[in-house]
Amino acid sequence: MNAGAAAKGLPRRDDFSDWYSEILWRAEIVDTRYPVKGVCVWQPFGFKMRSLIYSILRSLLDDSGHEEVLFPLLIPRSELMKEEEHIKGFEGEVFWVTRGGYEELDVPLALRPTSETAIYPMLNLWIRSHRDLPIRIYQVVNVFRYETKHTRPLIRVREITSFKEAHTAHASREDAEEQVHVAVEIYKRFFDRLAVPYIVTERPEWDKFPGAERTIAFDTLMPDGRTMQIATIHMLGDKFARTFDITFEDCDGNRKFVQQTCYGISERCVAAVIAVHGDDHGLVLPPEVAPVQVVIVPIVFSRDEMRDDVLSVCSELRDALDDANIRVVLDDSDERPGAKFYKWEMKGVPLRIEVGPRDLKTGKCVFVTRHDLNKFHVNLSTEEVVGMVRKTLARIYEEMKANAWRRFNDMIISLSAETTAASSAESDASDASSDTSASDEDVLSLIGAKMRGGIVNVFMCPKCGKALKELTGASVLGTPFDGRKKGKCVVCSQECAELYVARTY
RNA sequence: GGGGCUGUGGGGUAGCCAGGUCAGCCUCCCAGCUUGGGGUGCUGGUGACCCGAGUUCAAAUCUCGGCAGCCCCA
Repeated sequence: MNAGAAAKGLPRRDDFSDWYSEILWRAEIVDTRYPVKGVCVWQPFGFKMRSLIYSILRSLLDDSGHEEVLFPLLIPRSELMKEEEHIKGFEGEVFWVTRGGYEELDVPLALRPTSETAIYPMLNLWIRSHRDLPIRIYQVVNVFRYETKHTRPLIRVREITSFKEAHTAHASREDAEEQVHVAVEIYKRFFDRLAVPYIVTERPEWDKFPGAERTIAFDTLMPDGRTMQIATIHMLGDKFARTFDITFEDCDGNRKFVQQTCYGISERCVAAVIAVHGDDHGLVLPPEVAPVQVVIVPIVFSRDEMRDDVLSVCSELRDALDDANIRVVLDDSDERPGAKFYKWEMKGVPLRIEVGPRDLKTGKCVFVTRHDLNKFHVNLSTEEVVGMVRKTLARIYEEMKANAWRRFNDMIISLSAETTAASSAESDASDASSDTSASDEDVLSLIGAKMRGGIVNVFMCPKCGKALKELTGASVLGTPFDGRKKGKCVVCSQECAELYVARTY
């Protein structure tokens, strides 16, 4: 056993499924033992992490003209059912409250699966004139979805506990479209702060939010090569406005429907931080969202004459860091140092400071950075330590971000027409030239095989994309949101945009 | 959507096929001693057969149902 050894009993990160469940438990993020399917309990450490992550999101929204609100959990059936396309997308997964006490309710109440139908009837009342626009509101709430597939903590759940949903209304289509771009920029900044890499794509026609004109989504990559959708942004146009009769009087005195957008992020962003950065020792957290940023571990011998000196130096450091608004813990519990190292590594504490008798003699202390487990010495003065902690935390963030993006980009596989043609011809040389439909299938299978390693990026038209989905079980993420590259479909040679495809969560 | 597997102290498990002993082990937790620069060691202690029904003299073990969890395929 040495510093290179993984945490005892923690499955390797390669077994992502086991690693993920185990780490949620061991790092005290959530307790999944609550006896209802698809829900779980946030523990103090996990809740703190969640709060830090969502306070970034809140500040980004607050600073860009959004205001926080809170709408009710219950939605009357009559409102929920108003927008036909919307309800078609959701009705299979709505939880219903049908009884109050001993009595059947006249109007069943839905637990919101999302809040359009709760919020928009109120926008109808709030919006009268163009002076009331734009409206940009958001809330962070729990929403309920009756998932029938297997659930997974923070990733696919029946109670989404941390749904941040923003809703905007605008006087013109251009303003709403501009808001879509603003939302994309806000989300980019958010995931950059979490050091979580992403691609931004426009979802295909068949995978849009029910009722939306366009859906743009962020996806990140899990260690096993599957993608996870971590944010969505929808252009609603005036579809909901027509349903809920949300109109305003413009400066010419004409009544017009508002143009709307909505965009959301759930606790999957917490799962992303855990999955993207974690390693065989446990969590690795970006300093900004780490509930504990620095842990000080005193190396004390019960009968050592320097014991009290060590402890008082540690306390001074703790107080100095605390005064500098750094989240610090002095672990003076009665455990051996090694046990403390493993414990705090599991919890992803970005920086550990060790101080022992040896260090007091040399006038230095030991810094150990969690993301790479490197050690170095720092002069043992409070000013130097505080300064070096700041610098080190900033460096940890930059390195984590760079590493995460490098791993992410390594898992994006670009396929050109030449590669696919060559490989499929090779795999089936005998009849590749004569039978075109067989060779098309070969190309699709090849892409399916490549997807095992991550996201495949290829020129493919929507129609062939759908065929790929049906043949291989692949998901078509979509076309790059800000890309304008055109090429020829690798299957049917029709002119088309790039497509991202992958296996998904 | 379809198929398979599992449920034993707080966590991980043995026992189940072939019904019958005080339900064994590791870990955590509690007490005491010991130890202390990468999971100290010893002694003692608390704590469990998912829920319900059935079969049986007898059920952790067999059957059915419920609830919960996991895996595979689409």
